[in-house]
Amino acid sequence: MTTTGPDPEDLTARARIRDAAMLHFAEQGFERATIRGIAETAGVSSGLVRHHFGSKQGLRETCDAHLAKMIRKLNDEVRSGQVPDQANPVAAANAMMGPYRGYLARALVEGSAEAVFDQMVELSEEWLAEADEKRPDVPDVDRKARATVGTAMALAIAVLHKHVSRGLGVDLFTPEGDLLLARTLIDVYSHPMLSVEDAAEARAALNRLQPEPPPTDRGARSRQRKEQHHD
Amino acid sequence: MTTTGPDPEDLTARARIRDAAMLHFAEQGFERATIRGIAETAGVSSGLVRHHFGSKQGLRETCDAHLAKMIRKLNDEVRSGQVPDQANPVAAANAMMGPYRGYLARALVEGSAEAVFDQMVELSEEWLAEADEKRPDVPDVDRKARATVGTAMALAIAVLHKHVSRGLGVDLFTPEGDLLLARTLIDVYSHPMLSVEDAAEARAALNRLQPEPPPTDRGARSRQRKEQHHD
DNA sequence: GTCTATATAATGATAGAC
DNA sequence: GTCTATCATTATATAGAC
Repeated sequence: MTTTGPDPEDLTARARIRDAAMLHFAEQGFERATIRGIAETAGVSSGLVRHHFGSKQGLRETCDAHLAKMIRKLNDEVRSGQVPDQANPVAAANAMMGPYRGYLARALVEGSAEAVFDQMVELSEEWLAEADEKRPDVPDVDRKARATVGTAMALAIAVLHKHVSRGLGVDLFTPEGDLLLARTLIDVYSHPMLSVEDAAEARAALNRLQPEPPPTDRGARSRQRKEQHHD
Repeated sequence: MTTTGPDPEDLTARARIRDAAMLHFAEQGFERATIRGIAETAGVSSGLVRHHFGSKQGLRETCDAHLAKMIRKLNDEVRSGQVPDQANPVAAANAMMGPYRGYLARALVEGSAEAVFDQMVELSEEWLAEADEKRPDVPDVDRKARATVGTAMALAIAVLHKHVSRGLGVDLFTPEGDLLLARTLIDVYSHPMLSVEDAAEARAALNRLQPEPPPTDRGARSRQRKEQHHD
């Protein structure tokens, strides 16, 4: 429960402002958040914010960079197997992302944090690369496309956490919420919404609408989808 | 392609303002959007906006109500089998939700539109009720929980459409985007991320952390999860 | 129903003192 | 590095004329 221990060399006023900004941006959004409010939370004057970050936009960019850095750090720790609670990856991810999850959700929706999303897609691609080898299935769509949709779905819980909490009946940030979410994700992720027959049928219906190169084309190696524009 | 034909009795200035507001709220968010800008798009003065809706918040609430109404209408049409393009449900949903998808995404993220989300969860529950009968699986989580997570995931594409478009390489609002998204969704939804073995293992690991009532408890009928609080 | 004009409040940005 | 004081802009809300 170290909440991703704050960097030792990071207790300066600048860091406090940045952390306060991420909090305010997360809870109120970029537009609604005010430099004055952020400064107050950080315990400094509004002028100092300007001194360190130049402008509100500059402050946002610093927050984005910090978020990307933290995501990278989290990913490295996961890959190194340093996750303290490997049994419940959801709880582990929540615990480590905790302080930044709100900002991540906001930033993604407001169009910022593109680098973070793309980075998560890349990680998802790496994960999919391993998973694809174990499956005889021949995917008819680009691996990156699947990684993108999968990433978006994985982020849905964070982005819509308020509504998900309401639907689940418990706050996602509580241990009970973590547990219920983990159980639910296990069920959903192991329980395909479409059977192979339904999928084949849906694909066939799609092909009837707009014939596509036959499924012999893997399309999983190089991701040049520009062939679709040759009509 | 009737874009959910605008109600005949709805071409009044009030409706134009509301539609313009949904557009502005969707593209710029509630805070950033201005009454003046909305009025200009609607071709009226800012004073008239105040006259009809009282305040910016009142305008937002009207938009939310209209969105809920449209979702209900869309759902009824889907249930009645009136969907023009049944072969590609994604494209169909996009086409009908098109004008409101952006607003829906914004409203959900900004905490509004709770009724819409809950409504979609209910629809998902109904859908799951049918699907559950065909599957011998005994879900160890509430149906509502699964419906909630499933709904959030389904909405993820709309909420993060900008990032998804970037990852897919095509704009989701174009026909090519619809097609690629449909193919990808078919693959993802028919391709479980967790094998039954992995799922069982993950569940077991979860139970080791916090023992839970044995899986003989269906928990799918009534949704009282308060039993979990008896520790 | 619709418009113009104004009041009031809040904000980001800035300049300069310590 | 940090603060206080101020400027200029902008937006909502309002009042009143047509």
